[in-house]
Order: sequence, then C-alpha cells, then structure tokens
Amino acid sequence: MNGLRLRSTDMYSFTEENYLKTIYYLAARQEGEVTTNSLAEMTATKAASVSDMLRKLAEKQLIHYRKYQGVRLTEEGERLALKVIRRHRLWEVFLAEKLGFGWDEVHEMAEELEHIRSEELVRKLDAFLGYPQFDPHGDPIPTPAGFMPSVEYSKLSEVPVGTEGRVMGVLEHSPEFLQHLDKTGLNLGCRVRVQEVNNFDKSVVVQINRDKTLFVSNEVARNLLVDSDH
Amino acid sequence: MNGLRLRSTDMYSFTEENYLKTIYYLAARQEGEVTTNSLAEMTATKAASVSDMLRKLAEKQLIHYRKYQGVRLTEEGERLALKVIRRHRLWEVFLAEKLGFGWDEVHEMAEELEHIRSEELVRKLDAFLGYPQFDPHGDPIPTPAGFMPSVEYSKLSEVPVGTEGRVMGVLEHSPEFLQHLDKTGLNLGCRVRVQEVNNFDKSVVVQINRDKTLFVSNEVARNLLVDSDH
DNA sequence: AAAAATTTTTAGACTCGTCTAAATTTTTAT
DNA sequence: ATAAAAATTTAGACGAGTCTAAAAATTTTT
Ligand SMILES: [Mn+2]
Ligand SMILES: [Mn+2]
Ligand SMILES: [Mn+2]
Ligand SMILES: [Mn+2]
Repeated sequence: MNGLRLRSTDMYSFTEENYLKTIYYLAARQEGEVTTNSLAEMTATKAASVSDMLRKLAEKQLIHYRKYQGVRLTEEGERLALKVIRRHRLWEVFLAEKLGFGWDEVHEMAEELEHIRSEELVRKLDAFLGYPQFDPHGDPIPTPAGFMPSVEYSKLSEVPVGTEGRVMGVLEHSPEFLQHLDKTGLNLGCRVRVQEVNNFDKSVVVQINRDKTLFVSNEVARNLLVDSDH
Repeated sequence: MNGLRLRSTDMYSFTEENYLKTIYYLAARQEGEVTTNSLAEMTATKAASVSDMLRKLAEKQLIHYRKYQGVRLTEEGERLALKVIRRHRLWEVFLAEKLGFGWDEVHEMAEELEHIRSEELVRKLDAFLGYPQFDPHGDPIPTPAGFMPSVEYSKLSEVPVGTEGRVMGVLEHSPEFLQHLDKTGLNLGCRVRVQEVNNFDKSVVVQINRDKTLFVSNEVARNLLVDSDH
C-alpha cells in the first residue's frame, strides 16, 4: 500500500512517467540530446537526482544514455511518453469541456490524472469526448497508436504584416499568460490580422475578429501560434 | 518529483488516505476499536507496517491510538476519510454513468481517482453528475460537508417471506459477485418479492419485477440490500 | 595546450512505506 | 493462576526517490 504497487511489466511509477514526458518535451524543443541540467530544472530537482534516475531509465531501456553526453528516448520510451501526454491532454479536454474549467486551470489537475493507469479508461474517455484532436491549449493529442500529429503553425511574432489567420495554440502554458490572453480577448480560434509590426520592440498591432484592434507585446506574440495557411 | 509532493497542511499521502478510509470502513462494520491485524489484512500489508503507520497517524492527530488497544478515527480523521470516500464514489458514478463502465469495473479505477486532490474538481464533478446521492453499488455519497447519509436497508436473507421491495445495494463489491448478479438479472433497482425461504440452506426464492422467479443462494441473499419500507 | 569554469556523476545520507524476525503484551485455554 | 496461543509492537533492513558535498569529466577561455 505505497503510492502505487507496480504489478506487471509495462507499469512505471509516476516519477518515471514524468521523466519520460519531460525528456520528450525537451527533445522536441532543441536539437540534440537532452541534458541532465535541463531535466533538473524542468522537474524541479537536482542534477544529482536526475543522474540517478537516468541510470535507472537506461537500465530499463527507456532511454539511450551515455554518461556526460545527455539522453534520448528509445522507441519504447517515446511510446510511453506519448501515452502519458495523450492521457494528459485528454483529461485537459475533459476538465475544460465537460467540467467547465478554464484553460488556465486544467494543467495542474491533468498532471495528476495523466498517471491513472487504465487503457480502457483512456479509450472510453476519448470516445466520451468525441475523439478530440486538440487539447484546450491547441496542442495535438497523440493517437491511440502512439503517433504525435504534427502541426505547423507560425508564431504571431514571425508572421508578415497583412497576414490574416486564427489563433491556434500557445507556446507558454502558465496560468498567468493564459489569463492575460483571456483578459485581452485573444482566445483560441479567434481571427487575427496583423496590421503593423513596431520595429524597435517587435510588438504587433492586430485586428481581432475583424473588429477591434489590439496592441500585442512581442513577449505575447512569440507565444501565440497562428495558422499560416494564407 | 516523487509520487507526490505534499505542499500544505491538510495534504496527505495516498497511503495515509487509504489507511484512513480503511479504518472508517472497518469501524463501520464492527463495534469497538479497529485492530492492527484487520487493517493489515484489509490493506494487504503486514501487521508490523500497520503499527508503524498507526504511530504516524496518531502523531498527526488523525486517529486515537493506545498501543495494543486498537484505533478509532478522530474527528479530523473521519472528516478526511469521508472526503476520500466521497471522491471515490463520485468517480464511480462518473465511470459508470458517463463512460459506460459496468458496476463491476469501476471500483479499481476509483481507487486511483479518489486521490486526485482538488476541492474544485470534486465540486465540479459533483455538479456535472447532477449531485448523485448514491454510487453504482447503492452506497450513499458523503455530503460536501462531510456527513455520511444513513440508509437502513435489510439484507435479502433477513427479510420475511412475502416481503416486496427493491434491490437497493450490495454488501459485497467483488467483480465476481457483481457479474453474477448481472448474469442472474438482479440489478440495482429491480423489484423483488420473497416467495419462499428454504430452511435447511437459507436460500430464498424471489420473484423479480413481478415476472420470473429466481433461486437465490443465502451467500448471495445476505449480500443484497433491499428497502424494507413495506 | 593549459587553466578555469561548467556540467555531470558519485558518495553518503535522509524520508516514506514496506518487510522479516524477535520481543512484548494481551487473550485464551488448561 | 499459569501456561500456551495470538496479537501487537519494536528492531533492523531495504528500495524508491530525493538531497548536499565532493570528485570527475567536459567545455570554454586564455
Ligand atoms: Mn498541460
Ligand atoms: Mn495542454
Ligand atoms: Mn468502490
Ligand atoms: Mn462503490
């Protein structure tokens, strides 16, 4: 009766699942191997603890690990990471769509729910939600088969003047950022048209939903994804 | 990044929550104090481990504990136990009503979901489910204020011949038992009329939904609750 | 190509929850 | 009222996951 009893193979601890997920995210956002320090920062632990865990994950063949050289997920490791991310994002959809939580509130709860281990539960949840493609932040939901759908959106900060599109996602997920977007009316799916880019601070002026104009700082603009399909 | 980081007061580990819940259940079904051995059996651990944990729970003022004399929940301990039970039963309703799981499948998943700690989540889930009074097994759901609604049903095995009533709950929760009920058609809410009690083996003959008759072993009958309101 | 700075790993220790084996207390049987 | 049996607690150990401090490897600077 500790936190969890790991019965079969293919059962990993919360901690292991969190490391795998974190390695996946870090690998996705830089080239090359994921470093011990970046993992320590991301998981709010110390490098020494990360080293220990990396050794264990390597023993379990979930990562490729050469001492001092950083890590990379094995196929099995990636499969597992995507499973966790799938669960996380499905629960976020549930919390937002069904329970009415704001997109700024769902992440923390999903951090716990993502570790509930029942294949059948995930399948049924997926069906109940109507097989959503994206979570409340616009992030794609990995398929049951363990494939991460690719999306190619552009940062609002990098799109040429005159571009019109929709807000499709965010790169920053902090409640503060999301609440700021709520306050300024930059919701997911809203139509934006870049009217002007200020050269000295890279802030942009956009028109929202063909209605009012809005000044958007570069800080915000570079964390907003818009579809670049025209 | 271990199983869970316990931030504030009023945050307890999965293990602690499980012990409290178990003490509550054991206290409810016998008179007097709950014994170390019964807890060890119920939690599938050893008596030595239980002793350790009881010392810790007593330090945290969650139980009254006199060595060798068994334990009893404090008010705070009971408040917490009821909170866990409330979460468990609400999740069971969700799994059965919304996701379509059978009543024989929901318990195990609820054992994990009951530890998700967010007051707001429980409130919203409760509302989403329409403030259910009972879980899929007919067990009452503790109120948000921490009160366990009392129900007084009778075991089918103890009701006089001629009694007519409805199946309102079960005392045994194993998947095997519940599947057996499914197979024989003894669902929750079905109308039963006791037609005969066989004296030598205490089995009963009941009429279901004013339709077909059914032979029910005493083993089954004493785990079935019927409303005794006439 | 050294030296200095940085990153990573190792060593040793701690908490939580568990275990087995042994000691102690309580209960039951004689 | 003792002795035997059963229940409970203590002692000592272990694995998971974490920490700090120190050692080792790598990278950067000079
Ligand atoms: Mn999230
Ligand atoms: Mn998300
Ligand atoms: Mn249950
Ligand atoms: Mn139940």
